Amino acid sequence: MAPPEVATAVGKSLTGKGARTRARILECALELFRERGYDDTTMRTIAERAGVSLGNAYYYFKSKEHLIQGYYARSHEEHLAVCGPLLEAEVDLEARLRGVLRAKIDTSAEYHRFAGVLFKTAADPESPLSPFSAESLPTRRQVTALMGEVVEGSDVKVTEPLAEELPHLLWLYLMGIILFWIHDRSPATSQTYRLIEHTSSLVTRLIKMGRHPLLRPLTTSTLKLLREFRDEVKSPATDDASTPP
Amino acid sequence: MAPPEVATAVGKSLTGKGARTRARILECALELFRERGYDDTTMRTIAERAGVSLGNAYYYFKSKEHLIQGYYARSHEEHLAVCGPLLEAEVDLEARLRGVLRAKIDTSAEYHRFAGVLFKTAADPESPLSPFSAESLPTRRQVTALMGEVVEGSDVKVTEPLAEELPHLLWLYLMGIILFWIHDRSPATSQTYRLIEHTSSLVTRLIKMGRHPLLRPLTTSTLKLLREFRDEVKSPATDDASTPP
DNA sequence: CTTCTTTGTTGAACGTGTTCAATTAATGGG
DNA sequence: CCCATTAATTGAACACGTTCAACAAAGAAG
Repeated sequence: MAPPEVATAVGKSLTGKGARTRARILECALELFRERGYDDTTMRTIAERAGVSLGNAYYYFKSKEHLIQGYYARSHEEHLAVCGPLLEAEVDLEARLRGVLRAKIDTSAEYHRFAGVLFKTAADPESPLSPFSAESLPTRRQVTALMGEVVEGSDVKVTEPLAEELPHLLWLYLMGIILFWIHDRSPATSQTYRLIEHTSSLVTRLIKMGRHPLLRPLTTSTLKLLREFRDEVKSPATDDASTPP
Repeated sequence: MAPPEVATAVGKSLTGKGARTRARILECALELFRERGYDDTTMRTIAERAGVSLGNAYYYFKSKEHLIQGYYARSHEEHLAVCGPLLEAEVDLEARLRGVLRAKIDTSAEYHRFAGVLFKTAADPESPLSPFSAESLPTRRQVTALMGEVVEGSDVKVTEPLAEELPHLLWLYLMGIILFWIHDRSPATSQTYRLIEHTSSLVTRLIKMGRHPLLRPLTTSTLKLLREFRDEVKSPATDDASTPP
């Protein structure tokens, strides 16, 4: 099988020159996004800075929105890289959870400025950038796995019915934090960090209480609900993934 | 004080002719949105069907997105109208909650097709259409009040620390349901109705358990958190509300 | 009625995302 | 080396959202 090369707008794989051009375009785009935000960055400007023609930018990126996917991929990798050592050094569940959440915000800080537009496009269920879309399933899986590691590598033992769903719940929790972060206008998004502080404690306590007999019926219903609905929101079409000529 | 007339794009009030033109434009816009969706509806088409010039449409609506606010207002009124009789006839908390949620989905059904774009623009924190924005505060307050009525008019007595925050929590719950609905691709969004069925039961049980001594510390922390953060996400600027010449 | 101000309306123009037929490099087989 | 096929690249064109200077209609003031 071929090495996992980046895909072009037309669905072909790239090696050598093409890949370099593509990377250059993405680089300039993200640079400009940071400098002046998403809306004030023109495809023409991106092309110009990258030293290519306008049409050429569209050869590598199907649309302006698709440039955002480049950001996602990068941010995600960075997050994983930071979390690795963190999860090796810590066993306390709350600390692990807090660390992973903080890391996500830390690595995204530079892009907080255009996070709004980012989320805006991500919110559209038709968009391949939606966190629920089929196209972002691989990334979602990785993050869910990361959350699983957060729990499993900790000193808290989680029994089976919860254990299966918990990673998905924590993924959802992370999404909520990001949603808050996007709307956070406090200096250096300090409110988000405070929110992480408080909620991670709360969530940890909830997890530890999960086994309590009094909560049993509630926990059971909730888990049943999750299992049932988790995969119902599967993306509908994404029919334009490959464009047969 | 003047009667609460609709506002134009330039912030003036309207009476008579202007109001009629504005209403006609909105009418045609929503009609077209239903017919062919948001993206495939052109401002030029809207203007044409409404029998006005392109520029004139922009005299009454600052942007294409602002037409969506017209939809919001209408949908919201409809929801309130349906909920009124419903809340008078029912005292069971779960039934009341379920009814209000169902009503929201029912009244929105016609627009499910372009709900994605709708949510997309709403998700942008800079947008005045964001449910968290200052511009939608009045509507949010009304829905929160509605949720308060759901609880207060029921046969379940909720004591004070929870009572204050519960309406806001239920508002958030409604937002979650809407988010699911937007992504729901099942026929007639039946999955959303099932989700309402299940979660309303779950939420009701949670409310009833709120007072239990075992959960006390958790409830307290959660409520403290909510009080602290609820109004932190206050919209930042909305500086372009009035355009001083 | 005339004049001034406010309100309503127009059509042309601009900028931007996107598409596409055409053109030039790169690659590989004979 | 030449040719054919694919990969890259171009620039012009299109459609749409949005802006704006200008104009018309409607009231208000004298």
